[in-house]
Amino acid sequence: MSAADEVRARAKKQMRTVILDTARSQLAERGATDLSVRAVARDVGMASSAVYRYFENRDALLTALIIDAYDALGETAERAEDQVAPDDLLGRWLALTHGCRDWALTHPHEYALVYGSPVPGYKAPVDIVGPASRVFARMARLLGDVVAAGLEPVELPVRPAVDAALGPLRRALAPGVSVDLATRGLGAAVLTFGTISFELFGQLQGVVEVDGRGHFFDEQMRRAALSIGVTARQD
Amino acid sequence: MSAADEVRARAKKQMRTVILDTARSQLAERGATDLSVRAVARDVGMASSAVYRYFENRDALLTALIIDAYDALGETAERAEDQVAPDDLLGRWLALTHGCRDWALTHPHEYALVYGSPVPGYKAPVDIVGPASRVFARMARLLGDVVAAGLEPVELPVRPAVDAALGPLRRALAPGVSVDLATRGLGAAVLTFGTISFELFGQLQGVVEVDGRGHFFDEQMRRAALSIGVTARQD
DNA sequence: TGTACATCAGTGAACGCGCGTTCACTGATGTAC
DNA sequence: TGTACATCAGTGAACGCGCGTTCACTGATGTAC
Repeated sequence: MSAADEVRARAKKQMRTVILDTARSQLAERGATDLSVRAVARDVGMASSAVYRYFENRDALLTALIIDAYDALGETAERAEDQVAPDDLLGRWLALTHGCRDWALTHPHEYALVYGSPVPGYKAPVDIVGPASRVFARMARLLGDVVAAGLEPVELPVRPAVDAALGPLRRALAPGVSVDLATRGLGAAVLTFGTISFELFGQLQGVVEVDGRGHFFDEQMRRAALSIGVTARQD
Repeated sequence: MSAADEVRARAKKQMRTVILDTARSQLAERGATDLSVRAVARDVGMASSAVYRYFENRDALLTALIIDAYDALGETAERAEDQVAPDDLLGRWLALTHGCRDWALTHPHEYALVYGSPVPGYKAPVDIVGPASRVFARMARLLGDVVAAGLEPVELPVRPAVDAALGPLRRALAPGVSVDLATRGLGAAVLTFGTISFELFGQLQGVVEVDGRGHFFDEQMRRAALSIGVTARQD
């Protein structure tokens, strides 16, 4: 690869970034279904046909945005958790989940892109599995830490059919995490994103006061923590 | 109003129904964003301009579909709960929530229309509040029955900020329902629709085995029941 | 150092499409005298 | 009973729009001899 090729490669990468940034800001303003190659090209200041040098088609652009969104959400949440002392399990759980909510509130359309109804006519490729699971991986680690600290809640019995259904999940968890704790953990994850989606998609209208929704989320997350054995630091 | 006027009025109502049914089946096939007045008119077998005799514009059509969806979901769930003996609180809760899930699985696009990301460019009018709350009203009634039966779980403390935030919710609940129980109840509702959305929107892929998702939902609902004091019948 | 050639980012016109909505109209039916 | 008129559901052409994607091209830059 010649020096010139390297310059070209770098320029290509930068141009891709510019296009993606523009697309992202259009997404933020108009939502996923209104995202169009032509509009993005207009905003970038190039012919719409030129975009096809960088993305094969509209779907490829959407896929890149989805991966970006998962990554941005994951990174925000991870960074928030990393600010907390490792042995403060409750603090970590709250930081992680509030990190998700904060990002969702500041990036509602991007959140809807990944946790809302699937974009019609768009079929997600497999590349998104990695970025998609970043937050879940952190929750899984927390469950492992609960077990390591001997904090598991009293086990509820789980029927064999549920046990079997949770096979894939358990393979992603630390060996010591019981089916019961796995069930509790997934419930906590559902509650986390369910609460965020309820807030963002309008289901809390007339139910929870607008300026108290942060407190409401916090309360639900504290209760979820309780149910998975995540407790405040014992000094 | 003359006899002829009545005939006309009835015909108008029937035509509205035909258009809505056609729109609903297009929604089921293509999703909300792809719903177009022209396509509906084509399927009905009339000029696209004729649709405007029955609906002011595309948004009015969408609004009617949303109200229909809420109503259909509500009615299915209500009917399921009504099959169960009134004093069997757990049976009622499971029937109600499974009713929601069953309807969602058979009407995924309609479910997405009401519980997914908001349709871009569409602003929901106030008319939908009534139908939207049918399932929540049933859950609220169940909470009241829990209190009436003296089954409330041990109360967790709730901070004043959360108490204040839940004002609107509490005004819709029976007077005896505590803030704590209201918090638990709303958590259970979030878990219900959160689990359904996770399943429908692809978040359970690689986490819960496809044919075990009914059991997984059931397990989560039984645990939610436990947390709101809903118990099996005591014979 | 100079020249012919290859590479490739970006252009702009074009294709064919479907959309929401308007509008002047037709033709059937019912009403009033 | 017969005729002029009103009502109104439905038609079809038209407006103006934006879209995704293709394609032959231009013109700058870098490469090989």
